[in-house]
Amino acid sequence: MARPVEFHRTIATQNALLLFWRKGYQATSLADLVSAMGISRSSLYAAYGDKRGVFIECLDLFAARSIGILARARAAHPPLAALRTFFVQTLSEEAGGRWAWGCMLVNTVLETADVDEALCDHARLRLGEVEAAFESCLTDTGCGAAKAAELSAFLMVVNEGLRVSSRRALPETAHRDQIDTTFRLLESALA
Amino acid sequence: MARPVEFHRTIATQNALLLFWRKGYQATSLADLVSAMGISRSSLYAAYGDKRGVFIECLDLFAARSIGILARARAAHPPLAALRTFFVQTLSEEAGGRWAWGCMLVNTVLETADVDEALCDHARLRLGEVEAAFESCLTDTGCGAAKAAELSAFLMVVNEGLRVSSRRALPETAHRDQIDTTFRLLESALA
DNA sequence: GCCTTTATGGAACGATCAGTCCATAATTAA
DNA sequence: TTAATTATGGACTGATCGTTCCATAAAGGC
Repeated sequence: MARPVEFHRTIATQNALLLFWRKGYQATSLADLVSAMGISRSSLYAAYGDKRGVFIECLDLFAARSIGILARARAAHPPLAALRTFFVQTLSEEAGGRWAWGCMLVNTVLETADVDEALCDHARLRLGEVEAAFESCLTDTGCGAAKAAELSAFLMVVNEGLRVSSRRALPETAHRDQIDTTFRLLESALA
Repeated sequence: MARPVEFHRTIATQNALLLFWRKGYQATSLADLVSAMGISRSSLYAAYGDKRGVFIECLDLFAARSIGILARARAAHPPLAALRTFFVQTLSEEAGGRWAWGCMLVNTVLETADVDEALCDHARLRLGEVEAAFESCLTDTGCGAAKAAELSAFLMVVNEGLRVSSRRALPETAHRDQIDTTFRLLESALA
């Protein structure tokens, strides 16, 4: 019927994600973007609408990926160990030094707050879904709904802090120590 | 000898700070900046060098302000209560809704990491000074140097998390609850 | 072969960016 | 008053931004 699309949308989106995650929305130019995605400007606008469209798809992909990592950890470990595994994996075992890029949702909330409320709200929504996954995990420890709600809010604060911390160029041991301290306090709160 | 400067540098810098703090570095245009500062482009370039020069002075002013707030709290309260006062003041009592702008140093670290390393390093340095102020405060509780080091690192993680959280448009009670949970856990770690 | 349809590469567009330049204003020293 | 010096407002500059447009390429149906 007509000429077929010559690129894989999923692969292109993943490549865009790597760039947006590291550089943020504003600092990523369209020239850099199409170069990283391996497609032309025309194809990008035909497939995603505009730069913002690509970015939103990357946000959703990042959120799904994060929740997926926690879900897999949960299938293999008890609730609290699963949470710890999630932090260790995303903060020290992420390939290619990506652990030092922080969390794309956190990065986006800070970059777009008071600048682009619609984009910020989208990132806020996805971050809320991650927090809900934390809460569901804590509920499974049998600590009670009220405590699970309180501690998941606290755990999300620590999560956000750890993502900021991962971009501070601290000594290698710092992040593992921070995770250890966090879970020591968390376990004492659950006991 | 010659025509005198017509603006107060300190006041102009403070006005620039309010804009950079809320919008970040990239999203603040020079047009917005000179308008907020109440000076002309020429005066800005003569007095600060360039946009980055204004920003760096704002970073330094913000850091000094933060450390000053903690120092005043410390003069009026015992160490742990002083830390709590610092969090409560900057996260709920800051005038004009500024508590919802987060921490300019944290905002800057995330915005400029992997984009402008020199600017990022400057923000990282100042953030380290705030962390040192935390540590000095914790040392005063008599908990021992090792524990003060560990807990100040943890407290900085929570601090960073709270600043992110403050930009998430959560219900009003959330931040106070997060502070309460934090200090409950911190007190149990010190006991 | 030809027609229709869609995808692609690249030129071009207007807007906006940070930064520069210059004529003029405002001041002091002589 | 005049000369010297610095501050200021505003026009201007070249670069870069996201986006659009168009000629051409690549496919299937006839």
